[in-house]
Amino acid sequence: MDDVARHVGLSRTTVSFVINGRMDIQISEKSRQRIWDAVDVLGYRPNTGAQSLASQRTNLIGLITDITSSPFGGGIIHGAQQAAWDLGKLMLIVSSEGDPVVESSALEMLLGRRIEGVIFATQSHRRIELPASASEIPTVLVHCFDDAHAFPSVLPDEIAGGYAGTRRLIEAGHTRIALINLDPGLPATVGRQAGYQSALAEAGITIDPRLLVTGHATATGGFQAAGDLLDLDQPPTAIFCGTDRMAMGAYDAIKERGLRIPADIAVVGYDNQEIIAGFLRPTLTTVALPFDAMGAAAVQMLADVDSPRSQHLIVAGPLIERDSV
Amino acid sequence: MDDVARHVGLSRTTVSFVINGRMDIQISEKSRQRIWDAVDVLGYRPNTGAQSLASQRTNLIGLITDITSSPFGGGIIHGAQQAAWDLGKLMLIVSSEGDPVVESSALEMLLGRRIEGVIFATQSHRRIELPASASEIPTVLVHCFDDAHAFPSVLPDEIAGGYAGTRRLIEAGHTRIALINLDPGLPATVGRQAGYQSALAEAGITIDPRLLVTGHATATGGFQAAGDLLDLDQPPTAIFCGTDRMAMGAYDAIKERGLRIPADIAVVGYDNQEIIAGFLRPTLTTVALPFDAMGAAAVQMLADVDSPRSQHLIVAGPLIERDSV
DNA sequence: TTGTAAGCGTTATCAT
DNA sequence: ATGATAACGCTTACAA
Repeated sequence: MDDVARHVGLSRTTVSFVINGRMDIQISEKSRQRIWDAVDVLGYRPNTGAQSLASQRTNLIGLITDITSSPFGGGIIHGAQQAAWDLGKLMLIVSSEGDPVVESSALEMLLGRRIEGVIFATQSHRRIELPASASEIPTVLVHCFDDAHAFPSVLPDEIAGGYAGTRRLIEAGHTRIALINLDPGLPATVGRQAGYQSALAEAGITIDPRLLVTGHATATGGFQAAGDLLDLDQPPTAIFCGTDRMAMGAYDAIKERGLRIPADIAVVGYDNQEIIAGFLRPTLTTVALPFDAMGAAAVQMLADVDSPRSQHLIVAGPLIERDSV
Repeated sequence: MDDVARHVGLSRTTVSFVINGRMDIQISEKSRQRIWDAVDVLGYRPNTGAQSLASQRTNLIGLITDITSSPFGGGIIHGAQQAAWDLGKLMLIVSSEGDPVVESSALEMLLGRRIEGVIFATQSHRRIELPASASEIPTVLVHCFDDAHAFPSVLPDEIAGGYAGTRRLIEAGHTRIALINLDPGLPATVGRQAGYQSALAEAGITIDPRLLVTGHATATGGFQAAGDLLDLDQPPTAIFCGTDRMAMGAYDAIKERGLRIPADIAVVGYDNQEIIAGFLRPTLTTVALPFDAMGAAAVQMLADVDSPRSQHLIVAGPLIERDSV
């Protein structure tokens, strides 16, 4: 910066003002131009680290997550990344593998870098143990929550998701709609079932408890659960699966019985794992988890720490319509 | 740091030496201990940015990639992340969406942060246009290459992959082995075919050109290509698919004809997309792309800039054995 | 409209 | 074995 100042015969201060675009300070158009030219000629590139040191603003946001390894919800990284970029901030991403020890030392390292806020994001909707240092800076949880619900969080609207999937099937004329839910007790399980029930209730359809089953979130789980449902004396005409993987298994059970999708039986999945949903035959109608939006929302919340709009944000995922209904 | 020094009644210099664990400087065990205690008591945390400014080492590595949005190869981020962490370095990740303009400004921003090296990584094995500034710092390409092959790169061993998949089928006793390859001209297509042919040649199996077809890298593409193959008067007894998605389609074509996997026909995929390969029924034997290893290797190459072991690294992916052979 | 000078929190070179 | 002191590259009162 000294070189630039010397090159144009002005002070470092003036150069700094011009480079930072401080329009509140009056500087002749001519000086501005000459400075930018010099910057160009000399190939000067401001040292962001030095700027941070002097200005006490690092424009750095930390993201500690267990999702880098998984095909699930890379969207969170993506959404957060984008939002941060738009705000002129950079994300420091550390993959914790879900290990609290790593999470703690990761945060320690990030605090050393003077991040201005941190996001903890998880692959599955679950409880998380936060390192003590988290209380030192603005923290937002994505797809997870702490014991005390003390930290701001961004969560998917499981109820709305359960409702949307069920509603779609009702609209298609189905009345015997089964739900193959995830393992009991999970927030996702509870929420989606509530949505399912409210959609049925709203449509005046009485709930047949035999149509409400649970299974493991795998293709095999879906295969078995769907098989059982189809072998009922009064089988369902539509199946809402807790995950796309389960739907994948359900497809097999259905095809094995010579039934056709969606003519004989409709299927809706959950997760919108494009790789499954988009390539199953027929393609799968499914409820998306709003990963991108959640990541972006988290960054926004950090940016708005001074004027927080809400402490706990619930984001609904859209129903992605394909060919299985 | 001044506070710590004052607290123990020593100079800032001494504190700095102790904190950086400089054993080349003689400092009494007693002083060391007192300093660490003071650090603890005062909750002192060194400012990494200030350290970087003074030491001229940022320990920052940039990663510019188009894969954050995709379920593909999040492994690159993961592997690179891990390797960097082990070296005490942090990754600055920017998602470029594959847009050269974004890539260029991303690099510009990262250079402002004084990264010590940059990695460009892509989702698919392809050519890439590098920003001019890339020549200013150590650069490594992962899963991609520049026109002039001027930059160090880490690439998957497509030939070994083609060989491994084919070899597995030969070992299972197959002699009529079809290859549904990707679109012609891609590096992956060329390499895998070479591997396929060399495995067959090695086993003394003459190559039947009718068994060598190409298709789009989708389930539909695989479905059609597999269908055509199965309708040949002398159909193959094994199919090696260019992607797991294609294998997914091939499964459908096979099942549609009442054939059983692997009893009647064996299938091998490529990519090891766990979400497909692990959950197809039967689970899919497939060649993995070594994303994790490639990401880690790239970081290693940057760390070894002074004593580069090799300019272009080829990493083989393992054959993941499941139940389709 | 521009310049002076005091930080920002470290490291590193010399002395002592 | 420890301490002054000058960088590192920038921002920002305050003066002029």
